[in-house]
Amino acid sequence: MAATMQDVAKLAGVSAKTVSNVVNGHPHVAEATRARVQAAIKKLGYELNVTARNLRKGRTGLIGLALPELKLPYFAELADSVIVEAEQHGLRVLIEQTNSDRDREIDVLHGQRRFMTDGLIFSPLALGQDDIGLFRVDFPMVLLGERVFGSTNDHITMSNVEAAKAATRHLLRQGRRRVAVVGAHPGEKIGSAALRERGYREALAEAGIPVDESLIRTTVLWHRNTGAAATDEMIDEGVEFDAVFALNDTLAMGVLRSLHSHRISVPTDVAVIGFDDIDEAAYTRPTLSSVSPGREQIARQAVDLLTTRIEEASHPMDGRVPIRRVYADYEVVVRESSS
Amino acid sequence: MAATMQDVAKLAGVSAKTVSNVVNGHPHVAEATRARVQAAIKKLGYELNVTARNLRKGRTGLIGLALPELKLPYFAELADSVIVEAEQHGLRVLIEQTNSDRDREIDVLHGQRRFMTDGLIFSPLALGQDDIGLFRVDFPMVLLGERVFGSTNDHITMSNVEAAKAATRHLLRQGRRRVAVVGAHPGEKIGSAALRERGYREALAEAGIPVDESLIRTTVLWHRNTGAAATDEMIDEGVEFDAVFALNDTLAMGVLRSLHSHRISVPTDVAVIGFDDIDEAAYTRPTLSSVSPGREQIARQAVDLLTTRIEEASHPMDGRVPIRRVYADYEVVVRESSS
DNA sequence: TTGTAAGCGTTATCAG
DNA sequence: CTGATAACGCTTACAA
Repeated sequence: MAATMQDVAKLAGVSAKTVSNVVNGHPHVAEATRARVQAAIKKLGYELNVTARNLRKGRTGLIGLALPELKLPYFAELADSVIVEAEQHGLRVLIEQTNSDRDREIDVLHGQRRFMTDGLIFSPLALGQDDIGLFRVDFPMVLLGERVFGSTNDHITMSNVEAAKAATRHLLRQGRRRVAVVGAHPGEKIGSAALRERGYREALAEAGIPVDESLIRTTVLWHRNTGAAATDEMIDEGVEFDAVFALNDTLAMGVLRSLHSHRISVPTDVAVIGFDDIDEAAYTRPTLSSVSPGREQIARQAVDLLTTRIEEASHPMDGRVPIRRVYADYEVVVRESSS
Repeated sequence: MAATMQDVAKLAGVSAKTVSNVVNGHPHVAEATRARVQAAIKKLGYELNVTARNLRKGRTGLIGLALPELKLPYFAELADSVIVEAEQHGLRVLIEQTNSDRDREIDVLHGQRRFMTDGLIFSPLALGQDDIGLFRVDFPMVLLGERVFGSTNDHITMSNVEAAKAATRHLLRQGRRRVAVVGAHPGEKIGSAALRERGYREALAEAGIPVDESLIRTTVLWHRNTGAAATDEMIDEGVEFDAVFALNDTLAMGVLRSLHSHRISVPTDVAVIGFDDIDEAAYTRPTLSSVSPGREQIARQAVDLLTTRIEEASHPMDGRVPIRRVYADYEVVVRESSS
């Protein structure tokens, strides 16, 4: 059996509390005592039992990160950023994959899974505005994205409308007039797809260009193959277009693929811009223009907000910090596909 | 304060043990008692404290997955597979990013971090054969990859030499004779780079083609930009080649990018094959041939082996299962870049 | 089938 | 600066 604090205490001739003080680097320990304890720790190969500490402290030092799918590049990069950021705060990250499944998202909020974590950063995809009641939870949580509004949680969103508008404006400035959208979710009121589409429509309105609904293509999932399929379909239908705004980069990869297989030149015949600015965007052929949503900033803010709530939860007497809503910065990154 | 089992027990007029039995779905509970307890649980909004259970049971239901960098597609996909597989076993996955940093890898093995997990799946990148002593740990661990041999751990490796040989043979069968390698780690004896390079050399020997060392290009990191840089350099030096074997797909993305920017046609002028068969490989332009290492199989085996060891650790009397070494299957996936 | 008592290993409290 | 004692909330013997 592994050595406990008691064992160390006995060997060093001190109490368990003193061992605890040494292990935790408390200031008020006499140098001689400290040395004696250290020696005993080494001799016994003692290692702190974190689980016991967790029980006693009522904290685990773990935060949950619930996202649709880790192998989608945007989420992999987001997870990376969150892990790095959490580390700055002495926290570790437990990733939950929801696969955009409604029941799994509900489980994340109300299942047993959350009990090993001090708080949750949640990027919902299946749950939406109609489920707003489900987001009332009594543990620290920060929401990411634009599936719900008016929830009683801290919330970080991209400036989707503005960013999409900027992307569309960029295409229009290149002289494009028939700009297709790939990845729309018709009927959705809020959510990334709806907001980005709105930005597109606003940019067109601003330029006095009427919206041609046949240019707005739906894909339920934002994957490479759905992006390719939607583009194939548009071409097969004989729809004319000179630019594509893909609602995310993964879709855009599929769009590029489809255009190439139809021998349509990018950007000569068709300009393409994506959204997310994943690492891969700089390595496609042609390299992909995209809207960078400030991923590190989102990760930093999310962890910051969450730690504030976690702190707050352990000092219940102090007044509550009001619900905060953060809009992350964005930037249009122009590469070969649109210039 | 949240309700405890005691509170529930009191309200239901039973003992804590009975509540525990109900919560854990034990068979021997009278239906009436169960109903009463359920009602009390609901009324109090009781939720099990997992930390307390962990302490008592000596297990957390968490396994660690230590890998270099989550945003590298191969590792994101591997993590995805491991999470899915672990779920089958009722386990959750705590991901550690080592950033291929030696100290961080040592910390994974010997730091405090591991204390919240029942076992570890570790894909080392900085530590190697010289550090084999460091891999002697007293907790359940499964190693992934080919950085160390002869360690006293269960170990899952790709059949790197054979797979690389198959990839090279494929290029040679296309009539290529000057096959470059991108991503070599000279001086390394084992490890993916060395083994894949060895497979390359064996395939050349088999075909009676002498090795031209100027075709073997080093990159310390296997990133897109290093792959592009190595290719740029090779071209700038005037080295002639008609095929590239990139030691992984991420490097291959960079290779494709570099070739394109030099107006070298793939596969007409130069054929390219990568390694890992990441999702992206089917969406590059041209689509990328690659060696598929059987990621799901690796994940499944890793979790299987680890759970066996974890079980074993809680029944210390039984004889130990001997160290196991698993070679995952591979498959050469031919796409546009080499046909 | 259910209850009792003990303890998992740590830290908080409050003396000394 | 250090020690004794009592929790944290649960499960596991063992007893009833």
